[in-house]
Amino acid sequence: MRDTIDCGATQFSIRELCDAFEVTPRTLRFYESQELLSPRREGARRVYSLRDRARLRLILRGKRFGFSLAEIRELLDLYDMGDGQLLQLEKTLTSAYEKRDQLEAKRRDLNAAIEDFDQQIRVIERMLAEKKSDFSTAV
Amino acid sequence: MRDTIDCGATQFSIRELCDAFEVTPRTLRFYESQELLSPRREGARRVYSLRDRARLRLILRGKRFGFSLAEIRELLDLYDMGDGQLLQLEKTLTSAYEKRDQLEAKRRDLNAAIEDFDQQIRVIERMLAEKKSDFSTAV
DNA sequence: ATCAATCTTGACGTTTACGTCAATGTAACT
DNA sequence: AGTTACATTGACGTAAACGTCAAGATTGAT
Repeated sequence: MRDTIDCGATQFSIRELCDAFEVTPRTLRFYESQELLSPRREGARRVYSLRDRARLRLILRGKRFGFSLAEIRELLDLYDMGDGQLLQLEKTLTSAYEKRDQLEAKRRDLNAAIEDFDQQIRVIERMLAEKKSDFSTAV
Repeated sequence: MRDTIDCGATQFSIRELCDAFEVTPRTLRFYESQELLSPRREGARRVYSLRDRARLRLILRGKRFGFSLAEIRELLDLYDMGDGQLLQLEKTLTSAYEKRDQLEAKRRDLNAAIEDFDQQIRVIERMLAEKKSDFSTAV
C-alpha cells in the first residue's frame, strides 16, 4: 500500500527505482529482457511508471517465496489480463485459482515449518532451564 | 509426522530415500558434499538413518520457501545443537529466535500476497459477471 | 564548450544447485 | 565364474539470475 500509492512521484528513473527497492540497474534491465517489466523510453532512457513499480514489488515478493522468474511472470500475467474476451477471462480465472492453490499450499507448508521450529525452540528452552537448575543445585 | 515416524524402516539406501522424496542420487551426494547430510558408510555405500531422513525433509522444505542451502544449513544446525554448554545453548537460542523472526516475516509476506491475489481474483470474477450480463442483455 | 555523471547496449564472467557422463567397484543372481 | 544391476568418485556441463566490465551516447553543471 505504501509502495503502491504513497511514493510521491508517478514516473521513475532506473536509479530511483533501484534505490527504492535495493536492486541494481542490471537487475531491472534483466527483468525487462525477460519481459517482466516494460518501461517506456524517453530517447534511450527508461522511464518506469507506477504500474512498473507495482510489478517490481510483486516480482521481488515472488522471489522471496522462492518462485522462479518464469513463475512470477505467470502471476503477473494474471494481474494484467483483466481485458480480453469472455473465454479468455475464464481461462485466466482458472489459472488464477491454480496459482492461489499454490500459494495456499505454501502457506500450509510454512505454518507447519514454524510450528516445528517453535517446538524445537521450546526443547532448547527447556534444556537451558534444566542446565540452569543443575547449576544452581550444584552450588 | 508421517515422513518422520511412519516410514517402516529405520535405515535407507540412497535409492530408497531418493524414491521417497523424488530427488536424484546426485542431489543427495551434493547435499552431503555441502555437509547438510552425513550418512554412515557400509563399505563404500551410503546408509541413511532416520535422522538423515528427517534432515532431508527439512532441507527440501527450506528449498520450497526459497532458502539457499547455506541458510538451510544454519537452520539444521539449530536443530542439532541441543547439546553444548550453557553459553552455547544461549547463543543457539538467540539464533533460533532470529530464524523464527525470519519465518514469521515470510508468513506475513505470504499472507499479504494471498490477500492481494484474492482481491485480484475477485476483480476478474466481477468482470466476468459483467461480461456475462452484457451478453445476456445483448441477446 | 567541455567535463563529469549517468545512461545505454553488448558481451563475457560468476554463483548456486544440481545434471550428465565415464571409469570403476561390488553385490547378487544364475 | 560371468553377467546384470546399482553404487561410488571424479570431472565437466548447464540453467537461472544476475555481476562486471567495455565502449559509446546524453545530459546537466560550470
